[in-house]
Amino acid sequence: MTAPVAKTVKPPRKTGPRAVAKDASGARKLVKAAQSAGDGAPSETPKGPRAKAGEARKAAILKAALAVFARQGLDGASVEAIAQAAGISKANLLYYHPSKDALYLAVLEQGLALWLAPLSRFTEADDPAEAIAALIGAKLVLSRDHPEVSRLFALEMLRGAPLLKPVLAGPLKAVFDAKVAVIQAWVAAGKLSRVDPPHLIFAIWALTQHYADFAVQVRALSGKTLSDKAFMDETQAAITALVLDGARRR
Amino acid sequence: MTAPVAKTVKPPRKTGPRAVAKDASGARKLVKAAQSAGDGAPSETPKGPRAKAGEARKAAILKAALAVFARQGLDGASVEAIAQAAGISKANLLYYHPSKDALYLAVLEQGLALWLAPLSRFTEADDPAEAIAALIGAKLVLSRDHPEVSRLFALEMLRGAPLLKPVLAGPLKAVFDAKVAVIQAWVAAGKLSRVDPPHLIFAIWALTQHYADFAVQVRALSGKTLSDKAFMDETQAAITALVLDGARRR
DNA sequence: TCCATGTTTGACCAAATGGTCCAAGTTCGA
DNA sequence: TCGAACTTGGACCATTTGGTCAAACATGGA
Repeated sequence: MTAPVAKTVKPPRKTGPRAVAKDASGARKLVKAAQSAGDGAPSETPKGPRAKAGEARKAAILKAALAVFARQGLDGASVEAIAQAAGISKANLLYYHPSKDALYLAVLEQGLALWLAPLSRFTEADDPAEAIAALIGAKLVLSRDHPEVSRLFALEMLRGAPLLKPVLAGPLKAVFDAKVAVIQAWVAAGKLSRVDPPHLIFAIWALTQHYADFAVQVRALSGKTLSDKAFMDETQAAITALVLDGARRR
Repeated sequence: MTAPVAKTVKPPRKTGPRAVAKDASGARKLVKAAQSAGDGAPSETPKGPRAKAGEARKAAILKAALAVFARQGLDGASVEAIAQAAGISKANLLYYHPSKDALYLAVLEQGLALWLAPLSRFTEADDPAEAIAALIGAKLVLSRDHPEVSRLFALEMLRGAPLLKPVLAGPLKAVFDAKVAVIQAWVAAGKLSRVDPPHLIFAIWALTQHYADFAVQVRALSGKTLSDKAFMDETQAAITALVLDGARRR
């Protein structure tokens, strides 16, 4: 078990700014974060230099934490290791993020918008082939530029998504259903072959995320990484071609 | 760190049968296992009832370990938890498998053959469409019947494949290259469209494994699981159709 | 039947780890 | 300039956990 249960009622002595409640169901936080994922305005409160610096440090910690969590997993990562990666002491890290779990939640929350965004970008009015190609492109860019985010979510899925399940069942399902409808409409309008919409979406996710999540394997077998411009282009072309036209000779 | 380094030289007092050496590079073991993956004969030594029972118990432990490791990861799983899942005491588990790492290695080793098998099943002589469909089918069956194996390997990839890298670079790459050549030949012979062979293989892996690794998400969004016969068939059809013919209308 | 060999477990140990505390700096703003 | 509030980290604590050990318990074969 990660979080030891306090025998005695611990006095809420927390001093840190914005001590995140390690509420049993941080899941709720994630759902809210997902819902407001599109909103551009992050926060309106005017900040003094103190608060701003604090915010920056908090972000730096989050960045370090993402890197470590994405590689080692929640259990494999030690707070000490994350602190070290962030260049501060463990105690100091715990000053900004009240607990390892809270930190993990914050990291997840931070990646959520990025992770959910690409799907919400096409509508019935778009040209199917273009829209699909664009979705593939967007997800692939994400796999190249933020592979840790992809890995973190993959890790979370493999765990059974204890924290994410509500997000999946709520906000994500909403977008998903909407896009399924869009694809369905395309098919009905004869603009697309008789594909199965849900599976098409799964396919695009699987194909693109694979290059982040299984990067080691891709690298071991092909010798390349998405960071190689040529390989990136080649991959995007290959996936797009496959999804749009398949492998069978016409 | 998972394995505390013994300060004093610990006398090799191990009594358990077949104490697996927790050699720094258990990776070598995996490579050997992978190479002999095809061999049917498991072992020829005639066994007394004692040894046979031991073997059975060892296998039971492996099964329990697979289940736990695949969900919790190497670090998240406690030996105690695995022992409990296997219905024995921790000390007893450690009698059969000398250390957590050795157990993990054994689990990985056990899953390896299953994991590597499907790819090695097609040759240039086969009909491309049929061979590809068969590969998809085989991998999907694996995702349905042994999702834990898929998850375990996914977990390993996400960690950066510390143990598997040699397998990837060795035996797997060998098969991979061979199959790339086969696909290349098909393309050259005009039996297949101008696909990129490596990416086609990656695609098939990604598409099929997705349903095991991201099962929670698939379930949350579609409400179905591969265990549902109808969904299984539908999925297989969808993936096969996509890979062979794509989504674009002809 | 008897015991050598294999099996099982509770007790125990040391290291690692999440988290707390407090004393010693910093720094902003009045 | 001065102090109240914010930061920082070393020391410390309790729990978890991988692993050991010795003593009790089976059991198959002579």
